[in-house]
Amino acid sequence: MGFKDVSNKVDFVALEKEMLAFWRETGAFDELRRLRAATEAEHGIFSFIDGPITANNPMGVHHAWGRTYKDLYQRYHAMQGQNLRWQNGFDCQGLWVEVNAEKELGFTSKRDIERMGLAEFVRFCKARVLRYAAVITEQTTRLGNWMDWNDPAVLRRLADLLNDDPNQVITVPGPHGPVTDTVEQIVARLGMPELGGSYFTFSNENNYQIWGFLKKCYENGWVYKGNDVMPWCARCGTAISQHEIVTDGYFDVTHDSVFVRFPLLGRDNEALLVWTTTPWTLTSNVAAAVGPELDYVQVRAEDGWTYYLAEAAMKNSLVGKSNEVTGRLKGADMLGWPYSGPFDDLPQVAEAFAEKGYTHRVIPWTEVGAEEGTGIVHIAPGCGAEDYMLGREFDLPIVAPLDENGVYLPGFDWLTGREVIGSVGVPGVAEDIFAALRQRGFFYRKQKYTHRYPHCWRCGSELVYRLVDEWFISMGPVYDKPRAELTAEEKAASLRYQIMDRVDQINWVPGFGYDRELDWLRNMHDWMISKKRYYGLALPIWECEECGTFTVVGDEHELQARAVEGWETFDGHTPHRPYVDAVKIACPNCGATTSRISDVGNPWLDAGIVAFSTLHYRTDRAYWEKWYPADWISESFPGQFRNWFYSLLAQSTVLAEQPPFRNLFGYATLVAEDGRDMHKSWGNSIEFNEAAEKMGADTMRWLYAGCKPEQNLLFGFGRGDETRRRFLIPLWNVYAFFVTYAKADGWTPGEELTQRRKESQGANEELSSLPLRLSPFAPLRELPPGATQLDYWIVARLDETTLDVRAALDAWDAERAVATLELLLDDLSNWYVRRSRRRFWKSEADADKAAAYATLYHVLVEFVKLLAPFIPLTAEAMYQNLVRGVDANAPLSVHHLFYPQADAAALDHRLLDKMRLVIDAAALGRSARGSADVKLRQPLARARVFVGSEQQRADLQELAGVLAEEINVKAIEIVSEVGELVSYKLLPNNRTLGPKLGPLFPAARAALAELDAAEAATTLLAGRPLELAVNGQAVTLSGDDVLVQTESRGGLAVASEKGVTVAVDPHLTPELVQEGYARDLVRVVNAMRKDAGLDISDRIELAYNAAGDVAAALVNFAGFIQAETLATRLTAGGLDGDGFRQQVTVGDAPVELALRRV
RNA sequence: GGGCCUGUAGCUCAGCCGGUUAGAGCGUUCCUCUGAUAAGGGAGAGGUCGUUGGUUCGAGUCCAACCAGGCCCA
Repeated sequence: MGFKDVSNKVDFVALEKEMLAFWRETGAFDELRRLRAATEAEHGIFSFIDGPITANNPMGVHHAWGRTYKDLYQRYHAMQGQNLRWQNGFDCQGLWVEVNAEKELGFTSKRDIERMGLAEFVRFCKARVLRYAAVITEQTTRLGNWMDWNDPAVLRRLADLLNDDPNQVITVPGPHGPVTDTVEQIVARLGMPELGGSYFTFSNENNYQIWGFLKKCYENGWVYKGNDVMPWCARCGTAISQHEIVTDGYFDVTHDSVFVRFPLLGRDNEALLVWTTTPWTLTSNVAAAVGPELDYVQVRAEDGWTYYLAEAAMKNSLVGKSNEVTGRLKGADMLGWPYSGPFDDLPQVAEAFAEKGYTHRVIPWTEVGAEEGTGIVHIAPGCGAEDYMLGREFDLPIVAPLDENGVYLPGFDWLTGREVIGSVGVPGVAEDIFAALRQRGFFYRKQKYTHRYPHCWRCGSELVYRLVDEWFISMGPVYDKPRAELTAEEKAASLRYQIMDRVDQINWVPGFGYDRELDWLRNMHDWMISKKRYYGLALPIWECEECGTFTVVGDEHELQARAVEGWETFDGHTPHRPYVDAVKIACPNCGATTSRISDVGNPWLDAGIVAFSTLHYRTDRAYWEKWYPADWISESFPGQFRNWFYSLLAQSTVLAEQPPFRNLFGYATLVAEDGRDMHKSWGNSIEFNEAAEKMGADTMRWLYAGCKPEQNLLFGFGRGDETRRRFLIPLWNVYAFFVTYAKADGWTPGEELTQRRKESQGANEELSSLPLRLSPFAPLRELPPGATQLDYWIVARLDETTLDVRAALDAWDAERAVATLELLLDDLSNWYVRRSRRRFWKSEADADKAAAYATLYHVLVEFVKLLAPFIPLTAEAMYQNLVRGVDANAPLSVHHLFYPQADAAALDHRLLDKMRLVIDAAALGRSARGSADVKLRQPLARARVFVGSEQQRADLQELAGVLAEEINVKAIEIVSEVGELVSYKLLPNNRTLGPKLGPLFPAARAALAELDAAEAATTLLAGRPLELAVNGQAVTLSGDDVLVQTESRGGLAVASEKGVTVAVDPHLTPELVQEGYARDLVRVVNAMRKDAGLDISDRIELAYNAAGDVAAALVNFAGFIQAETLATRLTAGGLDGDGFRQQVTVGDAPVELALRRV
């Protein structure tokens, strides 16, 4: 039993894979779950709900960012003894999945899906989800995460079986015994208690629970059927949300725009001149909008017509030379003018107008401008979003021409059955519309027009705007008064305000999340929950064709009870199309047989219900009450305020009248290292697998955990290299240093160290008998005899760091935790280990050495525990060697331990301040040497140091030896008068003098500059005021009014910062020069030893040929050189026989050196 | 179109209630340390603080307009 060798040339990626294999083989995660089930009684639970990741494609490096936070905080809380659910989640339904399934199947339109058959298509989508769930599970495992998820091999097998025959009956193992069911039902029960593993939003439980939510909304009267004009893709046969267009959909295209005349009724040859880029919408023209404040003109044109149009639009709109302005008017003057439309003969148009007793007329719209078109805007409420809004405002008729495939509906005469946009081999209607306009005398002219036009982000088709029926949940009114003044009735009538009250109860990190969510809730429209697609939540709405009544079904039992036909078809299937569509129920109003609406649900319903469905709300209310609300959730900010966060909040508010989570941690967007979005085509995209293989998971995690969450994260291999170099390599080096010497010395932690650990952690076998406690305070309160101030200091630094890291993680501030841990490593590596090196490599095994080992071991082990949630794989590797390598009874994994604690009251601040002062002074000393251009190996006679307080002078005096060694001077002189080291400079204190002097200020500043600085400084430092004559006025300046600054005196090597000033004396004597040469020689010889492949402890014979001061140094400092190079003999002249020889330069002189092992 | 945010070194970002000579990290150049270190330390170069105007003794900071980019809403 003992430490294993540690190479300082570590392959982190290979190491990570070893640890992953170790976890797999030992069942370390299952063991942790058992341990935490046992510690729950004492330490409670930490409830985390995993925001479901879409199981649609492999995960990306941006997911790894979020998943790092999730794993970090879960591990941190598990290390406090808390029990967790650990459940991973997959988002499984909706358009994203359909789109990718279509791509995989090579489909080009919605018709292809119908040809395949809905049942088979839905099954295909589910299988695809299972396959990518397997991929993402493997990737997240590689990232080092511990979660409760399914074996990827099982998921793949289920996918195969599902595609093979979903009705075959299989038996699979579950945590409480085998489960037998059809493949379709086994898949639908994944994540349930009897099967365990990840939750899947396509599960029966998830779908039926949403039914329950919708039922409650329905009972509250919030569900309604509405319509809207939506951007629509005719090829995909679906509405495209505004958001989808904004993200991906606008491209420049050139269309034939057209100028049309709308003849005014009751006037001869007078017409409105109107312009449109979408000629097909002219069939649905209802009104013409003008800007009421805009200037319009009446123009007699050369074609004989008299046109009305905006004055500013004349140049762009009219053709010909002899157009004559015959009148001027405001838009407001034209309101109400009736006109005839170009396609009033179409049956649909005639019918819609007749119903409302309406004729085309001019309406006002403040948005109308004259920059484009004619300043008179064609309004078709059935074909445009803004048109629709205006239509509602003015109660206009609606002429909706298109079906879901972009084909003209019946009632449009010669257009009926025509595709509006056209497709391969099928022309659109634009040319025919132009021809009809010409024939009817409405055509004025065409114009090519290039504009940004929305396209389908999936298939690239141009979108049309189409009037559609959709289903909504009402968000309730927005009241025009502060929230605090709302009455209970007003609140009860408005879901949005009820949700806002939940938002108040949540801790949002970063804080601006709170404002963003409230802003969204204030502005959001009713929630559109329907989508005209195939694979997704079957909306449980049955609508009566006879009387128009609709009803909502709350769960599967209610469905069965109310079914009047089709239950046999559905029985045994999941609530997906097409089977659920077979079930008919009786209309509660008229008794007619009704069918389910064909729409599927908005996928955010699926994700937002998980606070209920995964916590067994319907089946085990006690369990739900235990784990709800979640203590913490985390997701990327952009989008989620209106998506997952919103959906969780809305559903929780309705179902439980509680916030679904207590703390929300959000983070920004991951972009490439060049600051741009990652795009495959831009060549700046990095796939997760590639990153993990090249960079290593822990490097990624440390990078992620350390970045500012509210800012976009720049991710790439450069940042990865930097992260590894800054933290992981130095950490490993300290560890390798310790192990190397501990092995060489045969040192192992003493009984009292392992015993203390056992007491604090509770080793596995003691679980049943010993009460577990968190690790005790100040475990190294009693350092071994022989411990030095340095040992006490690094332990104090460890404790200080422990306190700070805990505080940071408790506030969800991983960034600060990382920064704190990096500072500890810096102090450990660049001060403690560097200053302690000789204690480890000296040959005598005394108390000093034992103390050094005990201290460094303790700090390393605790450090590893602190790091475990951040870099779980590297920490595990170090733990296995440092702890389990010497104690077979230690807990299996570092992740089974408790997180370190420290006692804030016991922290030795005096010691910490003292050492920090020396560290800072040493840095200044090195800086001062650098400015005098004297290298560190050259000893200097003395350094003088000024510090402000008595305490600091005493501290420095005490540690003067350390400082002298660090900056390689023979003596440290502590001075109480900074003037000995520097010269003074006087600056006005603008803050006090500005307000006091006002305009006199510049002159006073000039006068101050004229004074003798040293003399004035002396006066001020003595507490006396300065008298100045400024522009004939006497001005008195007190000590507060003048800033006395110091500058290094010319020629002196001085550096100064934060009240500490260090000056080194650069003067060299021959003795100092020789000693410098001696140190050069030691350095050179030791380098030769390394090159010659000698062991650290090998003794050598050393011979030289040198002259002058170098030769003198070899004689005068022979003892020093021999001791430092382990040379038993040092002789002038050559070395007989074989030896390792080298010609080097010391000072300016050539030296020949030869050495040989003895 | 409305609202909000951002613009500071080659890159990523700090910069308080307006106040001294605008900082840090990375990169870069030079120097240096090193028998744990593929690390570390020091110094230098690098800035019209988006533009223009204003307020003020004094503006990166406050005000106005504009330019560029982003986000949210329409």
